[in-house]
Amino acid sequence: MFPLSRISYAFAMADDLFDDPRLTAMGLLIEVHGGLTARLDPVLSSHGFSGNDFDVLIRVARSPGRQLRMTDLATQTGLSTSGITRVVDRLETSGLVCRQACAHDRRSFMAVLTDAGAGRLAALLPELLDGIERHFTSLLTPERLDAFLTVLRVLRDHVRPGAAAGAERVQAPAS
Amino acid sequence: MFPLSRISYAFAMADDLFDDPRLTAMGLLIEVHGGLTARLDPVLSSHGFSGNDFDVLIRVARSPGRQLRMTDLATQTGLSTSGITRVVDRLETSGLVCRQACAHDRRSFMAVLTDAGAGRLAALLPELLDGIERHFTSLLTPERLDAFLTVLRVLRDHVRPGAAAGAERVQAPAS
DNA sequence: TAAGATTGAGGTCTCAATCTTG
DNA sequence: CAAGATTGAGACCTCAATCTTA
Repeated sequence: MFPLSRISYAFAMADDLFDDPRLTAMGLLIEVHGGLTARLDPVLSSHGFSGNDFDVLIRVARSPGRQLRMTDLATQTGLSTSGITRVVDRLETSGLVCRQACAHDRRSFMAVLTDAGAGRLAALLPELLDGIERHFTSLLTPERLDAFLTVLRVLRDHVRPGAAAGAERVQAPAS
Repeated sequence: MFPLSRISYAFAMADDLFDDPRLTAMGLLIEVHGGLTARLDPVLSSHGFSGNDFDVLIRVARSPGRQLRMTDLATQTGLSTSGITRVVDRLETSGLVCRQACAHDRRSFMAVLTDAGAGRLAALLPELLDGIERHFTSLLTPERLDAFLTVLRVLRDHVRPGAAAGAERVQAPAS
């Protein structure tokens, strides 16, 4: 009932709350993501790219015909459509992608990878893959890495069910 | 030797490069992080916080004396010292932390959690913990979760060796 | 009316420069 | 001179509004 003891009591309760294992788990995931991207960002920026630049380029590069709708790009990357407009603006100014009107829907535009874009990606990738290997995959046994990736897929399928936006449309044109 | 066949050949080579399993692994980690934070952000913002706001508050709350140096806050969160200055500016304006001159080093300032800050954190946490559980920890068996967290710790210790900046100073004052 | 894309306004972060203290 | 913190300038992203097309 004394003020100090009430404060101590409140602090003890809060400590339990602030140290909850779920919070620790989430914090670990965030720290690993942040630490890993911090290691890889210098590789990207030494080639003149930001993380979002690379994300957009690699997703376009892996899409059928090396092209992807602006909207699908937004869904896949998690950026807003406005953000995608500006990223593609910069990449187009740099000559790494170009916009191409969509034949079937005149509202849509495709971001198309140029030869220059493919070249810049190819020039960057060996160094980036080496970085991923040194700071991530090589630190685990093949079995542990496999189990880790399996869990990541479970989580991704839950939190991002539409991760493949723009791909299934090509696989199954339906109409 | 015909132009078209050279193009196809170059594309086939690039496909292998663009689909490298290391890239897929890193992409999975990024997608899970992005998807999970996208699920939790609405919880934070409904309480008036950004991800960085919460990160700063929870780190201060878990530190001895509920206070942490600006520089250590920057190291722990991965933000620049400039960024920390501005986050703490906003939190101080909102009355959730306050700056306190450091007794032993007049260059330093401590960010101290206020009672109001602790209260706002405590009010937010149940909902946040529930979100983490629903979108992350409850999706895995205890064994799988354990193995997953073990791997995350391995990766964190590699990419962020100084993750506990500001804590060991208190643990071992040395001088 | 809804969907796709873009634009303007506003917020947050980083980099470089600056000031103070060790 | 180095470390800690802050400030101004610039880059990037989001939200809301707008325009065009389905």
